[in-house]
Amino acid sequence: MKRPQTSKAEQTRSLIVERAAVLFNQKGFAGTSYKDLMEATGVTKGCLYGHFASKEELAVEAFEYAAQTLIDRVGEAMAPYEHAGERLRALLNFYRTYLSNPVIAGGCPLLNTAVEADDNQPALHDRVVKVLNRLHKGVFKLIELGKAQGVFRETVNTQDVVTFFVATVEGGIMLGKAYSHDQPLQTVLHQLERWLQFELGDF
Amino acid sequence: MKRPQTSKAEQTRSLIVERAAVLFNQKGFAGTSYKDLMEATGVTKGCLYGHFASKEELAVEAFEYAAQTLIDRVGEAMAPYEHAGERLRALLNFYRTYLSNPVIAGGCPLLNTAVEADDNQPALHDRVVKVLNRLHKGVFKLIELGKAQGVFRETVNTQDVVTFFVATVEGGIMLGKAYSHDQPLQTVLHQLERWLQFELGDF
DNA sequence: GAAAAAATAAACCAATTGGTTTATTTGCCG
DNA sequence: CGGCAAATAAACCAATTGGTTTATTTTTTC
Repeated sequence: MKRPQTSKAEQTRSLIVERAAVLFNQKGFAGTSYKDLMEATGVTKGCLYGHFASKEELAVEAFEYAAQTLIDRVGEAMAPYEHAGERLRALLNFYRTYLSNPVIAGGCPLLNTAVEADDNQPALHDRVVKVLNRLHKGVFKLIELGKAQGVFRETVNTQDVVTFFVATVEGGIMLGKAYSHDQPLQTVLHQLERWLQFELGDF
Repeated sequence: MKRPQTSKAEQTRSLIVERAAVLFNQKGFAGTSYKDLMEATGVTKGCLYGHFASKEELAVEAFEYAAQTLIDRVGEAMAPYEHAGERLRALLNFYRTYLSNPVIAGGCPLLNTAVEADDNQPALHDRVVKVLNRLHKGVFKLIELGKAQGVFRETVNTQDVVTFFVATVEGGIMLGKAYSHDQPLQTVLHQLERWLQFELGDF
């Protein structure tokens, strides 16, 4: 009996993943229990186990959902522009509103999951590295595009620029969350923009 | 009956704190159980509770020990120098060996604790902010010293430089740990040094 | 409307959680 | 050496942990 691609089961599954993503992002993997998950999803334990074989499996899916959402949002922010300079500015602006308008409540899922998983959950850590690579490649393409368009200096090392960019943004988010205040992240992004102009030339 | 300031009890207490600091730094607060703590310290639960009223109380002391050790090490790295430029270079060099020679196994306690505590453990979060402030003030004084010595440009905003510095270093550590590789952190520190020279002038 | 699928409720599991208490032993230190 | 502080061992606690199973009910969907 063929079931439509968006059956009730898949809707429920999606709802679980979405709610779980928030929980794991806020409380971490070790800090989230099935009790929490049942409360947040409004679904029974049996249903949770019907869809996911373990907490880890659910956490992995939740992280991938969160990461994909983040990447989608970044893409949407840059989509209106073709000029690499404008795209880069759109990317910086995206992060300017990150704390007040987070993709997933609880801060950056990449940062949060990276920090908790690296010593403890190999499966999650593995996914973090993959997503980090995707993000890196995305920014890499942007810088290369700018070089091709003649808006960015061609002599800069793209790898280095991308690594510095990602590190700085994540560090800024961490400071902003720690201080429960927008300013550190704004400062970091402003200085990052100045550094980018220094490195890439005015864009 | 007067007991020496370094009695057996205090030695045990110190040992517990030191071992606990590593555990909490690697596994996080939620991920560390009394079982783990007993195994790592070689001490019984009764002894643990004899010294600390709760896991939270122990975690707070362990974090403060880790943070103090970090601050001490940074201080030691800079101590041989009086020239602000040299002190800044020593600070950068300190972080260049951070991943292979961590102050506490498991990465940066500031980063790790900040990320886990901000939504979950108010007591820990509170300490994180205080330590972040201490670190900030320390770097702040260094920049101001450089200005007074005439080695750093006087027009730069010290606050901004410090915020950017801390964010970038923490972001670099996060990337390095995530990739289980030294290179991202090296790249980040190298680019940070270039940015500092651009901002502060050659030092 | 009926079959199939999805979800629930609930009992069950052994292990572990953070935390407490007490009697006993160890060993430090004056 | 003797007294006291420190640490142990172990029993105990109720609650929760992640995980499983089964019978039952509710929903879909054809």
